[in-house]
Amino acid sequence: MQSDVTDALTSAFFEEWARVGFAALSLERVAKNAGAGKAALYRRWSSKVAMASDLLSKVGLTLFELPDTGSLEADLLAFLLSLRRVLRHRIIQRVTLDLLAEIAREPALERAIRPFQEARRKRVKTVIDRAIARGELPMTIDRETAADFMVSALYWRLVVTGGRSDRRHLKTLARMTAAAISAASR
Amino acid sequence: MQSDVTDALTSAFFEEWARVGFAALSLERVAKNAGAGKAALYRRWSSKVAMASDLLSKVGLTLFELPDTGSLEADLLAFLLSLRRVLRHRIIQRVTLDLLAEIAREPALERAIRPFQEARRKRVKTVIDRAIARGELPMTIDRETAADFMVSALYWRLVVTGGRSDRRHLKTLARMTAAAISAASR
DNA sequence: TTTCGTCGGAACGGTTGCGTTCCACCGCGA
DNA sequence: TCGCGGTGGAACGCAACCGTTCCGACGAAA
Repeated sequence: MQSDVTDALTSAFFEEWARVGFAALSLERVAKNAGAGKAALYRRWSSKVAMASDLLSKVGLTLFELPDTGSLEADLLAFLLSLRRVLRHRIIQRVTLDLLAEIAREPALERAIRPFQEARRKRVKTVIDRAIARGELPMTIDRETAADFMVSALYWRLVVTGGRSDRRHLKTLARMTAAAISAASR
Repeated sequence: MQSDVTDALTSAFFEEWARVGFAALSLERVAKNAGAGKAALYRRWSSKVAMASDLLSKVGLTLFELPDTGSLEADLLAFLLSLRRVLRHRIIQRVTLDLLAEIAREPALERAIRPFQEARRKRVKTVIDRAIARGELPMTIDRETAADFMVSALYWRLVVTGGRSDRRHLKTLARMTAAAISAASR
């Protein structure tokens, strides 16, 4: 099969997803907007959910490694910069919002994004473990809740409220998150 | 018009919304599940968006006043308890997720929930202002980002990840959030 | 040059929900 | 007792999209 057709269908799919939402997404329009026929689409994927699952699991969000900066706060800033790079994209914002709502009804989608969740979890865990190894954090820390803080504030600002995040905001965020995590021990 | 029919249609609407999502929501099914005819529904509302807007703006989320407890952390705990009461409901979780995605496409919905956003913002602002008045926080604090922290972690845990939040978690959250906010000044 | 697979495009029957209209029924106030 | 308005329910024509099938065109490999 011709890969340029596959690519056109792929990007049309996400454009359309961001525009009208997953439930209202029509494969007929996707094919049309890609300048392709429906046959070409159905030859590759059997249904909307199958197409979404396949594409989601293939999207190569190349995450750079986060080098050890020597302090929790600087590590957090690097992590937040990396997270912001992803969450700033308009299409990713829309698709993420839609995806979260859809996952509750379509378990196949959750399976498809599991690799991403695990990659994120691993990066989060790395930052915390480094801080513990440095002695900045006690081993008794509530890692789960600390992990929540590392993501939630930026997600809230960029995706939920649709707000902005400049470098100063990110620095404040890193400082506040470090303070919060330091208070997570019992 | 008979109010019991209106009530039946209202609760069927939200049930259906939580079950299939806003885009896939069919007014035909809503009427059927309410044990009503389509005519009764269309006599009250002219469309799906109109119905959602009207119902959302009428839902009486009676928020209790938050008494001054004497400290930022205790105020935060009271706020989080109040927020958890709302975010724990299954239907509210689903509808909220769906609503956030839909707002990007349907401005009328944003207008409908604006009163809630403002009520929440006011409560958040009150807690911070009290802490400033007490001298717990400097006046130079980044209120916007502090407000983000008050909501985002619990929202992330309960709504996004579908996790739980017991009393101990809430106490940890209050402690961490207080620490974060205290670090929000520049 | 022939062959073979994919291409874009059009059409198929079937399903679903839209918004509207009509119907017989029922309960309440005059 | 009558009349009227709201009721549940069925049906209407219309539009969109589903998943499938068929077509002639095109291009690369043999």
